[in-house]
Amino acid sequence: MSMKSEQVANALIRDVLGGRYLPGERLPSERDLVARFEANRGAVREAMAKLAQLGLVEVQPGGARVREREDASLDIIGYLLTQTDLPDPDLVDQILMIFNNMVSLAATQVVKAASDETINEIRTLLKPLSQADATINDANHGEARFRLMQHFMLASQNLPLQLVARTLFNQVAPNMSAVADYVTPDRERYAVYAQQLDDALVRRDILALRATFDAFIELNRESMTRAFTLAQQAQRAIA
Amino acid sequence: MSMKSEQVANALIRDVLGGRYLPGERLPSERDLVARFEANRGAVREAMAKLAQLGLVEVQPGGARVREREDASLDIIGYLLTQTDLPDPDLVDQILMIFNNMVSLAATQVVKAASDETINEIRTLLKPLSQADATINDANHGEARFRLMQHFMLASQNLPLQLVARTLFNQVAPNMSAVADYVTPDRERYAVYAQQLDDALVRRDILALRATFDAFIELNRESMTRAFTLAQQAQRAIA
DNA sequence: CTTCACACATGGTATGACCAATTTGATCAG
DNA sequence: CTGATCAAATTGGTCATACCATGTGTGAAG
Repeated sequence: MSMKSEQVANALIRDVLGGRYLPGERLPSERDLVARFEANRGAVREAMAKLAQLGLVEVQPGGARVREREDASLDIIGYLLTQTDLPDPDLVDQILMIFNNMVSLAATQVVKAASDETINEIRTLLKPLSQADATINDANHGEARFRLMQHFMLASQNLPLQLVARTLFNQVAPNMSAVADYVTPDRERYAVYAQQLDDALVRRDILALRATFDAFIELNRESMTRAFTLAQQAQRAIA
Repeated sequence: MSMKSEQVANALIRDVLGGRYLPGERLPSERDLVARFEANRGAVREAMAKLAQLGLVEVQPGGARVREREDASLDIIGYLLTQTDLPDPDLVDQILMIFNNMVSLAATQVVKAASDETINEIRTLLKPLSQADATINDANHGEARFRLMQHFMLASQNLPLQLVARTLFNQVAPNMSAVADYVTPDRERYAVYAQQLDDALVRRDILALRATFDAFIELNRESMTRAFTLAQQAQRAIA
């Protein structure tokens, strides 16, 4: 059971993102919302404060107005993904593209500046991915990839980079459970890239690293697209 | 004059980011904060809610605890920049690196998918930058670069990308006034890249585009590094 | 039709109270 | 002395009510 102010906030966020209140329009007054949600004005005010910080509304003495979608905070993405029962594949694709690019950036900085020790730590994480045979299952393969990316992020020593990546991840991850089951990584191709990545790390070759990462990203996208198709089919089978 | 809850929030954010309250520690109770800030508890609660949404604290019945820096929202960057009288150059550098990379990503998507008309619009914006002679002053040159990047972002049709870029920009921009005066763009080199960019756009050559953008980014970094050095010297001259 | 002043609605703040969950500290058993 | 246990104090979450300053809208005056 969550807090009342949270319930109110979520309902209002849903309304705004769903188009019930359009940009430029005025929201109902706090006192009206008190009546509608059967909550106290303090709770409603805290909810409105949350919407304001999300950049969804602009609240001033006289009334609260809905702002343009582009003025919103990055944190609305999570709510956008929960608007429908299955996350929007295009939106997920766009987010993953950015996320992977962040990891690629981190990797670039690691190759430029990290110590040999750090490089070797990462190479250790790379080993389980460079074996094409199915010594580990899909879940473990995914976890290995996650740990690899996470280590790149930490080793980059770049706080903004970490914040962007983590924010994006936190927005997407909780909403992907319905799709995650259908993700089946292509081990052989991952193994090839893992070996190329290892080679690029040893030689500290930035160009090779980025090229491999780009291919890595494309492979991730393919996996995700396939998983989405399967998830949608499963969804239809139920209905 | 700003709101009371806002003042309280800013003071608390400053305290947390400044290390007055360390991760894991407990914050003073809301009632104590009421006494310290001479505000009512509602205002203090709204301030605490803001800190909670920034990911700086975790508030539960029983008390509020400071969270780890890595758990914070992207929006803390703006506050980190205002902690000192002159923004941290390394932090700004890291942010700009991400920002420029976002624009580069947007440009890639534009080249992949945008209509010829959109491409031509961007080429129009590119023209004033491809002239090495000083027909426009520094401020206008900066504005032209800004409009170019903005157009790439809009044309990318990628909302998450826009949100990340805009968030980063909004965090940095208000804190760069002390440095902005010392930015002197190297028109000649910008002109070369602008022409290469134009060429890559016409041929829709993604690799050339990214290579040029990387050079572009490096040029931006050099400008900023130079500006920071000058700003620091000016600062010392005062003291 | 325009302009202006006034009443009304709205957000910002304040006070005080109660509940439920957590924390704290004293107490007790080993 | 140590650990577990339980009651009391503390704390966050909610509620009701009231007042103020500011913005809004409406109607009267020109």
